[in-house]
This record gives sequence, C-alpha cells and structure tokens, in this order.
Amino acid sequence: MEPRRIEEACSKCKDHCCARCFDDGEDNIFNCLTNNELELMVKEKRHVHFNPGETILKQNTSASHVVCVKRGLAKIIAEGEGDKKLILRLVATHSILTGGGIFVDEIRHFTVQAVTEVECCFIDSDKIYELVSSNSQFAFELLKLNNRQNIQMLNNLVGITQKYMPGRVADLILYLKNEIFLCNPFDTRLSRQELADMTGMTMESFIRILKEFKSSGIIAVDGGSLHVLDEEALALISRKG
Amino acid sequence: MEPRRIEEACSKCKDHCCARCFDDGEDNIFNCLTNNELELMVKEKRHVHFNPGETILKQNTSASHVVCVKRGLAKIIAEGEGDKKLILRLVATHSILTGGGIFVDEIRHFTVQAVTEVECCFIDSDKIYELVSSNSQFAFELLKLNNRQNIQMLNNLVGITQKYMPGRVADLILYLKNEIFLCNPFDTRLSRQELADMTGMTMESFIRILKEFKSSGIIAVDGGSLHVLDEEALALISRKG
DNA sequence: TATTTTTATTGATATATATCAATCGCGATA
DNA sequence: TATCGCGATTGATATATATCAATAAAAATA
Repeated sequence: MEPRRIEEACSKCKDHCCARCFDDGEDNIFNCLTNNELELMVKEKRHVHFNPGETILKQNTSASHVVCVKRGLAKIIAEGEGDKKLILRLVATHSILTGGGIFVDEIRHFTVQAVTEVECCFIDSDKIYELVSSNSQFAFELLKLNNRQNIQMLNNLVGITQKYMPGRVADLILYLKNEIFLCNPFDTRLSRQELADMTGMTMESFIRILKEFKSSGIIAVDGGSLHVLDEEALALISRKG
Repeated sequence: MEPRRIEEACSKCKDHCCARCFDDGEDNIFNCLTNNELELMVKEKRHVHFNPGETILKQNTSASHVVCVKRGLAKIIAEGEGDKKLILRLVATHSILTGGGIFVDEIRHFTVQAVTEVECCFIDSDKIYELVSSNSQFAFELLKLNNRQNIQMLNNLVGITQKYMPGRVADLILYLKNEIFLCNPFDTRLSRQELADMTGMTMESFIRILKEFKSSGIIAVDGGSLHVLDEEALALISRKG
C-alpha cells in the first residue's frame, strides 16, 4: 500500500508543487523554472512522509535522488568509524538536499534523519541534470546553494578546530536561534547527545558548558527548550573562545 | 613595468591558453568550451607570476576573479581569530580556484598563498557568469568542482573532529603523496608549522608524531622530504586513530 | 669562514576535554 | 501508586594535546 499513500499525498499539492512549497524560503531554486520544466520535474516526483528518527537518506548509498523538505526538521549526520557521529547541520522546512555528491560520484556522503515528522519529495537526479542543461539560471541557483553549504562547512571546520568548547556551544546556540528556529525561546527537539554531536564534543562536556551559560544568566534552559537572554555575550564568547 | 611582464608571459601561451594549460589535469573544466567562448575568456585574462610566500588571494576581499594555477604549488588558508590558521588544502599545477563564494556573497572565504613560484591567470568572474549562462556543460563542470571540494572538506572535518593525532598525520601524509605530489620520496616544500596547520595541531605535536612514525619504520624523513615506507600501516593508522 | 637568525627538535609541565561511574529526574508501563 | 527504564546531570579521574622553555640544527647574512 506504500505507493497508494504516495499518490494521495501528492494529489494534495498538485500543480507546481515544488515551486509553491518554497515560496517563502530563500532556498527557492525552482523559481526560475518555466511551467514546462516544473511540470517535467514534478510529474514523477514522489512525496514521502517520515516519522521522527527515521532515516531519509543513508550515507554511502547511491545518490539517485534529490530531496526537498517541505515540512519538518531533519539532521545531517556524517558517520565516522565506530559509530562516531558528527551532525553537520539541520535542515528545516523549505530546504533542498542534494545529498553530498550528485555531481561527482553519485554517492551520498552523509546520512539524513528525521528529527520531527518530515514531509518531503524525492526528485530523480536525472531531472536535475536535465534542468541544469536546459536552464542556466537553475544551474546558477544550484551553484549558489552548493557554495553556501561550502562556506557553512568551512566556518564549521574553522570553529571546531580553533575554538574552545564555550565558543563552539555559543556558535551552536546562535545557529539554532538565528538560522533554524528563528524565534527566541525555541524548542530544539534534539537530545543533549545530538546537540553535543553538532559541536564535536562529548554530551557531558556540552552539558557542563550549558550549565555555565545558565548560571551566568546568558541563557535559560528548560528541558529541550532554550532561551537566549544575552545574545551579545554569546557573540562575544563565540569570537573569543 | 608590471604590465609589460604580464603581456610577455601571455604571449608564450596565446591561443586558448587556459584550455591547453589544463590538458592533463582532471580539473579541466574548460574542455567543454567552444573556441569562441574560450577566446572570450582568454582575451582579458591576466597572467601573473608569484614568488614563494606571496599572497595570491586574500581572505575577506571581494571575489572579482577566478584563478587558474598553471604551474607551482599554493596553500589555501582559512584565517581565524588571532592569527590562528588552518591550511585547508594545497593546489598544484592545473587547478582552479573559485575563491570560496563567487556565487554567493562575492567575498573570498580564505587566503591563497604561493608555496613555490606560481604562474597563474586571473579571469574576471563576470566571464565565468557569462559562460555558466551560455554553456550548460560548463555549469555542470563547475558544479562538479564545487561538489568535489565540498566532499573533501567534509572528510577533513570528520577526520579532524574524530581522529587522534596519529590518524590525522597519517591522513596528511597519504594526501600529500597520493593527491598532491604523486611520487614517493617527495619534497613537501612546506615547513613543519605549515604541515601542522594542515592537521589542526601544534607544530610540536606534529613533530612528535612524525618521530614516532619514523622510529616505527613507517616513513623516512629528511628535512622537508618524506618517504612513505609502509603505506598499509599508514592506512591502518588513518582508519583506527 | 664566522655570525646571526630562523626553523626544528626535545623535554617538562599545564590544561582542556574525554572517560568512567554514580545519581537524579521523569515519563511510561504495570 | 509503584516500578521500570532511559535521558540528563554531576563528580572524580584519566589522557590527549597544548604550552612553555631550552637546545640543536640549518639557513641566511655578513
């Protein structure tokens, strides 16, 4: 009955689904497509629903599809040797996942897992190739997207190698507030372990830093919910540590 | 007399210079250009010579040009707060430098510095934009290039966050041998400090690991020259540590 | 060649962070 | 309500790596 569910889900958002779905995101790389192109792309796409914890894409499998996240929150995980994990970033509603290496080796270089319930659609990579060929603006948008991710990863790399733990935690909190949840007391939906995995440190260490911030009055913590009280202080810690 | 020198250098490699120059590199993204397109691109390019240590591109300046390295070796440096440096990778003969963010913010996100003498040409970013628009194959090649760099950085990030020092040094040595110098006793041309900056560790720590490898008979070291004696062992250390 | 300056190496020590183990809190289950 | 189980928290300790300081070697300069 799997296929059935997919059909049903799609029927709700017919007509240029993917363009509509990204109207308010900055990542809207589909705006530049003509109706025909959009039709082509949307025609064979598959709409899929994931429950929290489910794996959307698995590292080292072949990258035959691109994924558009229409609703929900997912985490991008680089899996290392011996169940070591590093969460590279989160993807929220209105994001595109090109999967790591569609243009190079057609292999996924990371795993994507649902944090909340996730609605997304899978688009065949071939369609993307076709669109890159036929629409240069689209190619341009993809280059932009790629570039942006590149820069983000670079900043991450520099941060993790050059900052002490407080700086890294400050960076994480600011990232969550300003780039993912976009509101102030925000519910991370992530466990302490997952938050720690975003900073490349141990859960215990992460908790200790969080406690420090809390007792300094920089943030308020209530379970998975974080409240930034002194963003200036966080920015300072990010720069200095 | 600066301009004069540039003119002279260029005259040696007239006619589709950039395509010719990359004949044997895998990075040849210019193969797909028509003669006209090539002409357009090459016409206003500027050939420049750098001495060892000179800065080719500087972080945080505006990214108005793309650089093709025709001969020599350069290092890509991410500069952090307070003269902390991280050398991201090396670029050797036949490489292209898109500079970090030409498609996003037009800002360079890293510094590039000559290690040996470097011959390169500067191509106006506008030409690149034009080519992306007019030639989809070229866009495709750029996407590939971007993707490859993304993956390399990802592996770097995972390695640096998840491995102990011996694993990171092993990775570095294998990278230098198999991806940059492509021969076995190879002369790094880099100081110990620079090598350490590629692994995100201290010079002293780096030297200690190198010494360990040496006394284990895995490598032989003579000044800046490295000889890999037991690649299997290095690969093992890379995986385990 | 002699001398100065830089770079590489080694050793002793400090410290940031991880590991290990115990306890706490709290929702789920009975 | 009682009990189970699991994530969060805290504490004590271990360790990987950095820092600091001294020496050795090599390169640059006179």
